Amino acid sequence: MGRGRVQLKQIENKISRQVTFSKRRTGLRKKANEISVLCDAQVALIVFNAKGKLFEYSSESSMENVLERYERHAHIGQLVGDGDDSQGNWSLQCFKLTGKVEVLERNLRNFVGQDLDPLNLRELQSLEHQLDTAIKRIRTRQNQVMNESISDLQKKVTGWGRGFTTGYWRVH
Amino acid sequence: MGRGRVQLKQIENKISRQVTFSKRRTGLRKKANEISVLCDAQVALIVFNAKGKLFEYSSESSMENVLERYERHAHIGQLVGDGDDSQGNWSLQCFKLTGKVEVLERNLRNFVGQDLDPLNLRELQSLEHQLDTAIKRIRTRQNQVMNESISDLQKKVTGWGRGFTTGYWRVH
DNA sequence: AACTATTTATAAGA
DNA sequence: TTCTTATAAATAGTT
Repeated sequence: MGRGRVQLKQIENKISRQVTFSKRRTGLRKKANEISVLCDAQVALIVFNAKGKLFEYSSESSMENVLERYERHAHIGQLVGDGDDSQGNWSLQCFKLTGKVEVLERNLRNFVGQDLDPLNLRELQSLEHQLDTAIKRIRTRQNQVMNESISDLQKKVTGWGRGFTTGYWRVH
Repeated sequence: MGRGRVQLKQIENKISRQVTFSKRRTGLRKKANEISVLCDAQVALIVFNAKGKLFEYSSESSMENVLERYERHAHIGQLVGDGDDSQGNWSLQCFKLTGKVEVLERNLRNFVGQDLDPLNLRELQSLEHQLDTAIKRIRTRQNQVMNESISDLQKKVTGWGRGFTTGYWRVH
């Protein structure tokens, strides 16, 4: 649909790929919306771009509802092949683990304030809140550790020494 | 796209509605596949017709993976292990990956202020410093996002607001 | 399920 | 990024 046919394979040029992604994402979302309205269908559409940015569409009843319905509806017989030592199972494990590592690494980056672009405002606020809580816990623990080491020092010293507590004591 | 325009509202005639559903479902699926291949995107598409029959499409990596990725997207806490047992004969790679996951999960727990006991004072202070920096970045990003959404709203008011009152489209 | 007249989507260019 | 336009593709109505 345009000035030239297009092969069904990854677009080489990065820029065109991004442009095409943006255009087609709009088109796809439009068509998803159309079928849901015209034909009284319930639709959920999830798209991750190559960088992991999420785009989603769902017909009125919300993404959560559609996904719940999907979970309920779909999977009854999915656990094929239990041969633990088989090649297939091994690579599946690896695949899962790799995905898990990917997710963990992304989360970790978020926790040090990197790669925040894909997060929406709600997610950013949630993250901030978690970090706030974490910092409070860490400071509490710091105080504990310092108390303990002070106690230890005091035991080693005869009498209740002067000066050990100054400059080393934070309370938040 | 056809011999006559079509209003964006439910098709009255039941037969035409079914026919249109069938045709458009094929088209939607095709386009979902195209964007995933052309633009290296990961796509999940779920469609229920009016009678509750399910149709689904997902790009290579399986529906389960896309949905998992979706669920975990930015949901930071809950990293309950999936199936990490059966220590039998995993390959070296799996072994390494498991180790990596363990380390990442421990780090992540520290970043939310849990399992701090093994850390010494220096490590706690370093952690605190990282979190402080992270929070600053996150707040900066929050401001950016809010500014952007204000700009977007202004654009919509100046001529973008028609046509898609049903369903919604969130960008993360 | 095929056929086409049309509309719609979009690739390339600006 | 956004718009314009030539063309490919999707599909509404028909057979």
